[in-house]
Amino acid sequence: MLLSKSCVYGLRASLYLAAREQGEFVPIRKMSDKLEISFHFLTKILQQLTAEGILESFKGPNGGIRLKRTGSDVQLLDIVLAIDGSQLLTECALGLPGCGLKNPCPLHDKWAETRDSIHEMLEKTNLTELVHKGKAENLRLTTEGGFDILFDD
Amino acid sequence: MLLSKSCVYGLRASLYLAAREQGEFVPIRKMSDKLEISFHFLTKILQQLTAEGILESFKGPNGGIRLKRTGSDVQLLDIVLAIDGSQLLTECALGLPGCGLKNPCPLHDKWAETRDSIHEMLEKTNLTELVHKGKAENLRLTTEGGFDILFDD
DNA sequence: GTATTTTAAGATAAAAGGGTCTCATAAACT
DNA sequence: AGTTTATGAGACCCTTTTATCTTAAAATAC
Repeated sequence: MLLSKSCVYGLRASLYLAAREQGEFVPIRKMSDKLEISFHFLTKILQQLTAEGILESFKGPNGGIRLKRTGSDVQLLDIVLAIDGSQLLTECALGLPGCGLKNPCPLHDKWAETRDSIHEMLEKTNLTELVHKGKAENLRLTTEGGFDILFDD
Repeated sequence: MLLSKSCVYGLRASLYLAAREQGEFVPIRKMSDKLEISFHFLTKILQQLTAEGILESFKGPNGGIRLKRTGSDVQLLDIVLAIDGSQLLTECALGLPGCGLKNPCPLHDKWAETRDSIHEMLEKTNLTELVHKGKAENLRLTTEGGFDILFDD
């Protein structure tokens, strides 16, 4: 799998938040229900994103989670790096430690090229962009149902 | 991780075989020593590749494993598909089942493009090509040491 | 035919990732 | 102040992957 499950859940949750109003704090329980993710597991993932300054939380009644920056200011790469780290974008395709320009494996050059295209895609795509697309075409963010079902409270 | 460890080991082993003389059967024990892979684990992986018709084995004294086809006739994709399956090249970046043209997620289009570039790289690269490069530049196939150390018996 | 060298196949064990549960802490409302 | 609603942090279990160990089977050489 390219991205870990934690990372995928983090992306889905971030997209969900970006699709809601900016200032609104959304309870994790609500998010876990809507996105069909285990509450406690999602909590852990959101904690990571909060620690990285991508999200912010508010305790107490009417508390919850929201984006710290605007959705257009959060690239997919930010979330991937926060959860999975840079491994995917730096590691050797043959799993050799320290494979780089100075000590490469036979596949290094070709793989570096491919890897860069992944990097570029993640770096140039922001949350708002995907939310717009999702809303316009009613694309799904969960196993079944469209984008709209996320919002009928 | 992009490729499973089994798959990475399978690739390294296949490159090793492609670098040796075509007709020669190489004992698994020798390969596991040279490539620093657990003997029994490597055995299992090679069995998969043998079952897929990429390698062939010969039992008894002077037996071992060799490529069934020529190295230039084996693409990296063949090995990846044999061990990891098509998952990497078909799955949704957001982990949604059945994400495709008819029921996509917001990231589908962008990811499909990136995924295709991985597919293309694996499909257009063959073993002999990498062996040539490895020999010419003495690139490593193991944690330390160059290409040449694989061949002093 | 028997010993030897090899692959083949299965059970088993260790490690990592994914997921759940419980308790503690913080903040807001009454 | 106390209750409620929420996050935060930890221990814990389950499943998959990775790795090891043991035994069986095949084929060659003698």
